[in-house]
Amino acid sequence: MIDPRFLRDNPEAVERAVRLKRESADVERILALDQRRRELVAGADERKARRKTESRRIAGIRKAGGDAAEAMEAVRQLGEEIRRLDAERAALEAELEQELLRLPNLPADDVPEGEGAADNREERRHGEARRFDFAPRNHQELGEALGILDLKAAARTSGSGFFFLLGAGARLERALIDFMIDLHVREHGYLEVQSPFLVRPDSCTGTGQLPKLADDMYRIDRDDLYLIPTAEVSLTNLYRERLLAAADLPVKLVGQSHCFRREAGSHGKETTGLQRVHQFQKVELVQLVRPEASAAALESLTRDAEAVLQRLELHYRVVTLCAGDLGFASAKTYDLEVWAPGLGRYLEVSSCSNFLDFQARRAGIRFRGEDRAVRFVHTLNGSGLALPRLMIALLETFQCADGTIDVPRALRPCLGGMERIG
RNA sequence: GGUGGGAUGGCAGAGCGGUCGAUUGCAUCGGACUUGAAAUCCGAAGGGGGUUCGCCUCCCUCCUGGGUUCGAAUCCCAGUCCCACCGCCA
Repeated sequence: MIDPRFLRDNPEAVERAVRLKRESADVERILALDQRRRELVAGADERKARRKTESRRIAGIRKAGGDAAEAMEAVRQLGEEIRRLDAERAALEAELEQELLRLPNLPADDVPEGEGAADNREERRHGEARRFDFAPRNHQELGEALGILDLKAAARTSGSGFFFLLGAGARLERALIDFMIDLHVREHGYLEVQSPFLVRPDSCTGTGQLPKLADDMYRIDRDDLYLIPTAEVSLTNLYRERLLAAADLPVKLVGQSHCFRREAGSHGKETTGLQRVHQFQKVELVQLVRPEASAAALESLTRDAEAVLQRLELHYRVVTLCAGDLGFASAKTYDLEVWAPGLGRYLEVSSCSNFLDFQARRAGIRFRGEDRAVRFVHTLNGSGLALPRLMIALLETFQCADGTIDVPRALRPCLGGMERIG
């Protein structure tokens, strides 16, 4: 959420952000609502002050045995006025809140302007795309031939966009999760967390999925819960409505979860195999930091995610998302895109974002500094990494001419020493 | 699903119609003492809003929302959540 006071002082900056992010919001109207709200508050406050002093005076009169009937009647009427003003204010505030929740975060200054993926800025590349002396197959062909992936059975069981992993396929995914969590815990200093997959609507509002992305999430209507689209939701909300001590920061969490996405409106495109599915596992990194530390934290969190790809000897690139491609809640995002030679394209395996105080304000995550002042923390998160697309890159990159798969060295210990699949 | 108990400042925990925004303890911060620290002593300090150059003042806030009352942390109603026990169950 945008600080209402910032909005009041910098409406043009917010309007620009809305435009750059291709959102729609009526800033004028929000300002008018806010103005009216403050008028109502002032009116009610003045009457409440009078009621208080009058009530005390009445207490004095009665204690002295006097007749306070007239004053009591006056205060009663004051009470009616207050009730009316407060009711109007409450309705207005609810409306204002809804509007504020629909305002996107402002893109950071160093985020390029632009419409979509084509305008993203490539920051760096790591490694090189592997060259083949045979025609590389895609992961679906490889996986089905090896009997470790079954999409048809999943379609019968659950519908399109689901998959079965079998044997070494399932084992590989489990090993990768272990590998990644261990790396982040032992070498990057994260605390391992296992978090809920079902969350309340408020938690989704906290991280910014609601209200805008309601259609992209699965909802359990009967219990008013949402299936998380990412562990970001539950991990970040671990500290919702809490006041932390300065010494508690930074908080660095790593958690594995299943992620559930309806993928409404993304039918048809780039859906071969495991590229875009309704349910998948992901290892997620979340950090809560002091405001002044968030820019550096985004860099280090991104490096933490990159370390996974480097150890697995995969070719990837890092891009900075342009404003038009940036998520609703994010101020700045780096995408990690891994090379999938069978598909012949880069796949987004991680999105590392700095939300500044946008999520913290919505979720009520604050800290008390050494100066005793209370401020909102800054939140960040990034995939570290998403499993299906990581598996795609591994299978396609390390395939052999005979359709078997070499296991990268770093992963072998997690697979009981297995060197080859197939 | 059933029954009972509870929700108060960072935490613990009093208060149960009238200077209560709230006693107290722990934690925190400042000071004294000390070579330094601990201990001890003294002092400060909840959060939000409005207004203001800023402060003071002001308003709200004792789970949430209604109600009773001149006046509610305190009384009434509804809801939410938490805990315990029972039942069911991975």
